[in-house]
Amino acid sequence: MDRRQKKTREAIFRAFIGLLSEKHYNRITVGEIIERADVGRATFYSHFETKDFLLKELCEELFCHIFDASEEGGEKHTHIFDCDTKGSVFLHLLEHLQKNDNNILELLSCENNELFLRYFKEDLKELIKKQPHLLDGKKGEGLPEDFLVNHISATFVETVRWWIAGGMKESPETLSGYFLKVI
Amino acid sequence: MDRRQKKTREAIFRAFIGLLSEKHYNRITVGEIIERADVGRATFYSHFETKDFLLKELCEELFCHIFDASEEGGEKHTHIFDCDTKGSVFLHLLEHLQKNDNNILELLSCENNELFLRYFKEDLKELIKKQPHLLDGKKGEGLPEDFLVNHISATFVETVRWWIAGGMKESPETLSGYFLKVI
DNA sequence: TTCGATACCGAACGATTTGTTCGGTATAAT
DNA sequence: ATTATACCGAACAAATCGTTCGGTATCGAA
Repeated sequence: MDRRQKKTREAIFRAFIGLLSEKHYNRITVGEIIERADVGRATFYSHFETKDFLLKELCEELFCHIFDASEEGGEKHTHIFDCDTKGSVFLHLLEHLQKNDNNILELLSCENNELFLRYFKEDLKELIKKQPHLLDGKKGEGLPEDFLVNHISATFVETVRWWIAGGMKESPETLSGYFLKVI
Repeated sequence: MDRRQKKTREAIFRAFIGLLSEKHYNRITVGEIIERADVGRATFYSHFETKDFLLKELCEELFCHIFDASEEGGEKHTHIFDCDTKGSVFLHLLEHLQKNDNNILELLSCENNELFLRYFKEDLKELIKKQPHLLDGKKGEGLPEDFLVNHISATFVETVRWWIAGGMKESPETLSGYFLKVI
């Protein structure tokens, strides 16, 4: 990708993230974004069709990074999908969150967290679907599989939301424990 | 309240609900609302400071009605808080939803359901807090109470969301069963 | 280094939407 | 019947949106 495009794109993302942590999404204007990003109006619209698409692409970039973070630099730890213990996948995610990769915490804890948690949940669902053994404990109780997938991912998201709202006082291990207990 | 005020207020609510079921909240303009409600612009703003406040008041009215529905007409069934069996409170709520009081289903299943489910969850939390025995099963496991309250209300909301998204094929009894199993 | 391609700037534009104002009319409560 | 007030409707400035266009700067490839 052209170096100029990359710079512009990142400047817009940075500006947008900053604004999102300050005010509500609905009240953020394109004018504010381009001013803070120091980018021409036409340039913005050549990158993103609309503010909603900007948000969408930002989410994709952020969560794709979180969920794939383990893939790169293979020696640090095994890939997230290789974790075989039931809870370790989630513990892994929590640790990533705590490290605050890409300042994602700022977004998950700000006024606009609903926006991101929605995307987060969708990615989580995919993750859980790929790990059918996670549902083992609950199967055989007559619960539909998609109900369970939805329930587990929603519960994890809510656990994270609760964690962040409370100032993240608990360790990832403790929180993972809470999560597994209610699952 | 002045008869005129009441009419206007309800006309605005009706128009707003109709629009909410057709398009996304962010894309609804005050102009559309007052046109459909057949109400003057100044009139709208004398009733609601802003579109966001309109939404807020609508939610309060809807859920207040749902949560209090059992209170009126005492002979039909006992008050919701008097239900002593653990699940019956939720079964009760589900039945109310299925009866589609106030066309609330239209709103919970439309594109804007996030908006309403958020409010719904807040009211649910209050309900659950007032029924400490609901948490009995999970207590003593070292889980913080507010974590549990959040978890249970979130799970119920997600159960309802899943139900509606799937076309509400299950009976309230079945769904209540699902809910209780994962709790 | 050169050169064509393209990303950016920046100003301007019409079109929408917002929230407010104001004088006049209709309807309510007493 | 009278007073209060809710409503109308038109108009308003301000903000925002998404697009256009000619000129400039930067890029990548030859």
